[in-house]
Amino acid sequence: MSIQTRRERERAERERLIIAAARELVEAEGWEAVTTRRLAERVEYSQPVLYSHFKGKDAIMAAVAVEGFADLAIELRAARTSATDPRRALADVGAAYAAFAEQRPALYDAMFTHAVDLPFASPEAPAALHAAFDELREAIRPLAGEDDLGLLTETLWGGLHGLMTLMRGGRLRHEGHERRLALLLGRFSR
Amino acid sequence: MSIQTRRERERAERERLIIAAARELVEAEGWEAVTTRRLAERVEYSQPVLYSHFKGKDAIMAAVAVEGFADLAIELRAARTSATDPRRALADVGAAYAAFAEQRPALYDAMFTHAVDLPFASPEAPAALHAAFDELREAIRPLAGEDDLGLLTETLWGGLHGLMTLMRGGRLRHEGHERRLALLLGRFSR
DNA sequence: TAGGAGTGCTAGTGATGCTAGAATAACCTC
DNA sequence: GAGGTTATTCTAGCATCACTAGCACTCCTA
Repeated sequence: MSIQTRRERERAERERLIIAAARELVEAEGWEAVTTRRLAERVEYSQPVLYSHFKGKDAIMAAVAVEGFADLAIELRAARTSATDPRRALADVGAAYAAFAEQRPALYDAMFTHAVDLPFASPEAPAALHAAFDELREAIRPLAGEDDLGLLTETLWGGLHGLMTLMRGGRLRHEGHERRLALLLGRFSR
Repeated sequence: MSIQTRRERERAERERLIIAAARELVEAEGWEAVTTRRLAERVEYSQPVLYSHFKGKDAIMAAVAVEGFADLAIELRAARTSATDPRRALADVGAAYAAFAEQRPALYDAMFTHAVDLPFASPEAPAALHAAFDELREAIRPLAGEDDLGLLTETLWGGLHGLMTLMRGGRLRHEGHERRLALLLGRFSR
């Protein structure tokens, strides 16, 4: 029994190591640099070990993405709770979201562009994912009026996500970013 | 001279053939199915021929994307000009944009997610690209008020793009799509 | 008709995600 | 403690990817 638990503990530790290495690698060099070979070398195990922990590369990306959601939730919460006025809170949360996407582009991609095998709009979605979404919802709640809160949150989320991905993909100039953000949030602030 | 022009004509025709084949393939099976081998087989030439026309796979995707922009511009224009009321026109254009993204998901991806080597927010961007953007701008113009028209158009575009990509990536349920769209466009209609 | 320029193909490179089967290490029983 | 079984990890390789070097052929020119 004790040996079994120790093995499980070691396995869990190694799994954390893999995820951490993947995250380091991707944040430093982007997803195209994360190959199973490089990742295996980084954790000092052979490639097949990765597959004993994860179904495939996508699953590793998904695990990294879940960590990203936890981080995002923390940053959004900090932005929301440090503001007093509801409009200011929404503006700060929006800015925090944008900053997250800008400062961790590869992580953001894993969360919102790649890694389709994560359950999203369902109760089975990871808690961190719900937590991040909840922060957006609480930020918009005081300003929702008679609109459906869930749908309104999703719409706001879509707006933020669209602006960030278009900018990141080179479709929008960085110039004007602040003003676009202000325009978007202004439209959700009454 | 005549031989030269005939050769150029044949080259241009073959280039069109490659783009058309790529588009067919991608719309039928998605981008992961578009390999240089399959594409070469489809146009009945060997792989290296592709590289005598395009710098690489990305360039082929870019060419397909440009076709997509032309199509999108046509559909947006049809939606905009067939409505009389400005608010209705905006709603119709938004719906047309969403329908395009939903019905041609792989093409939409090439236009807005992949193919980074296309110039976008610059005068060198392909005419079709400007045309599509112009349609959005003209749709929102009567409702812009005192906001900067260009930035407002970009913000609206971001909202539409975000909703569609989140839904396509499984981040948002299809259920509620219409109402989210209405919420977004409503926020841009005063 | 002979020579030459240009065009397309065969074959191959290095890298990818992933896996089968050998080899090694760890554990339990006597 | 030694021997045998079980579990784990590695070596080596597969199929496929985008892309390219160099030969062979075709077609035009003179």
